Amino acid sequence: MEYYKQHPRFLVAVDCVIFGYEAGELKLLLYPRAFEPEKGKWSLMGGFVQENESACEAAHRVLAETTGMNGVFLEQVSAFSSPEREPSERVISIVHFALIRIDRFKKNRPVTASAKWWPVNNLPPLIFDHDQMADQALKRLQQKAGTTLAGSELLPSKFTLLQLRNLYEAIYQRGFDPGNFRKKMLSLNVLERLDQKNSTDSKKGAFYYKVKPNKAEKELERIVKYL
Amino acid sequence: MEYYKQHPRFLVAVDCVIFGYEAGELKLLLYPRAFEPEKGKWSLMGGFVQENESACEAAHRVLAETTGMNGVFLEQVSAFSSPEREPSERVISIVHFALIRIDRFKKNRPVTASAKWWPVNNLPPLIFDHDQMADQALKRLQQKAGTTLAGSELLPSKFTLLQLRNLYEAIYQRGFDPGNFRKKMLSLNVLERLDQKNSTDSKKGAFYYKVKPNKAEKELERIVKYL
DNA sequence: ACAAAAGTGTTTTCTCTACACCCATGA
DNA sequence: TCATGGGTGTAGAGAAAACACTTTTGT
Repeated sequence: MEYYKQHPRFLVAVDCVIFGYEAGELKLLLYPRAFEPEKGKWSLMGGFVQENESACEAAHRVLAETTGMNGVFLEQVSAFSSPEREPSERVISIVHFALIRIDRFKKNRPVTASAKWWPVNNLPPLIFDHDQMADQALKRLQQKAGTTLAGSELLPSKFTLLQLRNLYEAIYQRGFDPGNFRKKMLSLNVLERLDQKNSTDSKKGAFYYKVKPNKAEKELERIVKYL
Repeated sequence: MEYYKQHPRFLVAVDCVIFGYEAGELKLLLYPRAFEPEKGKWSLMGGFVQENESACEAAHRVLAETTGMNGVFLEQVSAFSSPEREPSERVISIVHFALIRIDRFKKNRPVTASAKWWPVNNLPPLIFDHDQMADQALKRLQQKAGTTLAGSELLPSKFTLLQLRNLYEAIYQRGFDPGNFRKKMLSLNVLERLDQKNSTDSKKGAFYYKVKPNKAEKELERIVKYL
């Protein structure tokens, strides 16, 4: 196909917006840029797509390399392709967002020795267009959490309704009525109550719940009114 | 930056899922593939991203080249990047969807001499992964039309509520109650009634409406319950 | 005793839906 | 006159929101 030959070829990257939840806050994993340009600013985890892999596979590889985690929840957000988005050389980046459990995150990797979790509502200056990437990813997460229990990817396998509500409040940056939230969530019929109770977060103790098998990815009617 | 040098470079394409509305049906503009492989199947309008343009700009250029139209509504859907998605050579494609008014579409262009509008619910076999692209684009259009009057991009500048309802029925492939649809649309406060009436579609005659200035792109509460 | 979260119930408001009904008019 | 779409009104179902209230237990 001579046809193809005449067209330019580009470096294609993946950038990962990695969400985690800790201490009642929704956080983002960033690492500091150690060299110019933009030295001192912070950056999303990224890497270049290779010959034998799709963007999705590349994102999983980057996740594995930088967090030590496999099988992470991952979804494509959008491609960023402005010719000037990186000053040194043109790179087209396909942005993904990932949800991980911070408690499972392995800190002792060389790549992430200097990485840091930042609260989404208080991010440091980011390089290039990474701030737009983070914005778009958060909107996608809000959309996702509005129709699935995507949030449960961010919590331990057993969690209380208080923890789940706090997570949703962190994702949507707003409060939810405790009673109404509980009733809504339970009415969706995707949570299973365990016999175990949590006694650390309250005096009375709250039952633990887990997501029912095969319900984690299920599209629900609507959990949160978004927009 | 020596760092960049070692990574592979890829052909990057844009493919456009071009929606139009005609004779009460939502349609897609396709053109027949004249050579192997996949000769005889139909294809989305596409082209390669050039050095000096973003994917969005490339899509606008493809739109202009193939339909003769500028300033078309265009939105990115997703990047398709599987290494095997095109058999002859690896191409990463960034899919966009476009909304155009078929009445403004110029047929007499060499590129589109053989192009054809196909009803979305009765598409011919498409090349490669173009059927998945079309599927995803339709879902995005449904989402878009659920929170904005995106649909109005597909209609003439003045339209009746019957025409608008028929369009929404075509987009969502379902019926809407005439009375309820009217009330819902009018309650959104984005339509302006004109003094003019349409007398061709009904005996009584129906008022024309237009989208109020600055309201076309506005995010609305929710027009259609999607999902 | 008190605070703080767990958990349940009630009331009010709002939206969606179905459907009845009259109007205007061309065939 | 009859069929067809234009346009308005209303009753009922169901969901969301606001909020009262009771339970439990560590401090």
